[in-house]
Amino acid sequence: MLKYSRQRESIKNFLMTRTDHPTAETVYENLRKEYPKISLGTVYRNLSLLTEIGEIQTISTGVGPDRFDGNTKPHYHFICKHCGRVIDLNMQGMEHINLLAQHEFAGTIEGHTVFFYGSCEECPAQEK
Amino acid sequence: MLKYSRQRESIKNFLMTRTDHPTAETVYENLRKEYPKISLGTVYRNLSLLTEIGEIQTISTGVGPDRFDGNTKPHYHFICKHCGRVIDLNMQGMEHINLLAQHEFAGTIEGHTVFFYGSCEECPAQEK
DNA sequence: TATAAAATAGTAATTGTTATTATTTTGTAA
DNA sequence: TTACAAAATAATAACAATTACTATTTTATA
Repeated sequence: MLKYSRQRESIKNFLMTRTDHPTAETVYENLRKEYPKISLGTVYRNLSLLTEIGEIQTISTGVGPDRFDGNTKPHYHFICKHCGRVIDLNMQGMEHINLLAQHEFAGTIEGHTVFFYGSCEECPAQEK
Repeated sequence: MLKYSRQRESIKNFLMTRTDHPTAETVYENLRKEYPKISLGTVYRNLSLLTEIGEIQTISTGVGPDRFDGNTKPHYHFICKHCGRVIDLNMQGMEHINLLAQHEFAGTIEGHTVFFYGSCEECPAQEK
């Protein structure tokens, strides 16, 4: 049975004020302003819990630490190869790609994760 | 300047015999049969190096350790939610989704990574 | 207002990976 | 061939991100 916690509520609220997909460490740094004694374990535990109950999204980019997103509406992300920024993309859904994948596959496709890569507006394109 | 190493060649060859996308640990276990004194560091270093020079592919699924793929032809992967297996998908390319992403985006989309999720043939679908 | 379940802070442990270092191997050229 | 510098190695330590443990505190119910 889930019980209320002020820390959890604050973590959720903090994520909803941000669109830059902070790491657990960044959440921790910021929560410390309000809860100087909060522990990193509490942050991680609540980030997992909030993800489980669908109130936030965990973004595992595969490079560096996980990022967290207070926006639970389905949307896709862009990762800048240069600065590492994770940016929301304003684009249509791509449910149709599940059918492409299903076509010659014996198991059951239930969903997908997609990351787009390249250079963000602030970073010079071209140079690797 | 890149110099030959038997260990590196064996790592490459091992990966080419497999279609199940082994982890670094699995590569290590298997290479030890031929090189009982090989170190895990050597395995990691060569997996990175082989990836850099495009002779293998690194697959960061975001869950558990990285996987490695001796097949460098572009293709997509399916990850079973139940058993964690990583399976090659036989499906057409999806370069077109880069254009969808580019449409309202100010930076430059250069590529994408996609993972499909669900239940593989061996695992019962339905139950989470 | 007592109590059990859940959450917490603090800390230790774990996992996956990268860095360091002394030694060995490889490629080139005398 | 032998000499030699660059690269690779094994062994090990260090590191980053995350999870586990535990005694204490907070929350919800009775």
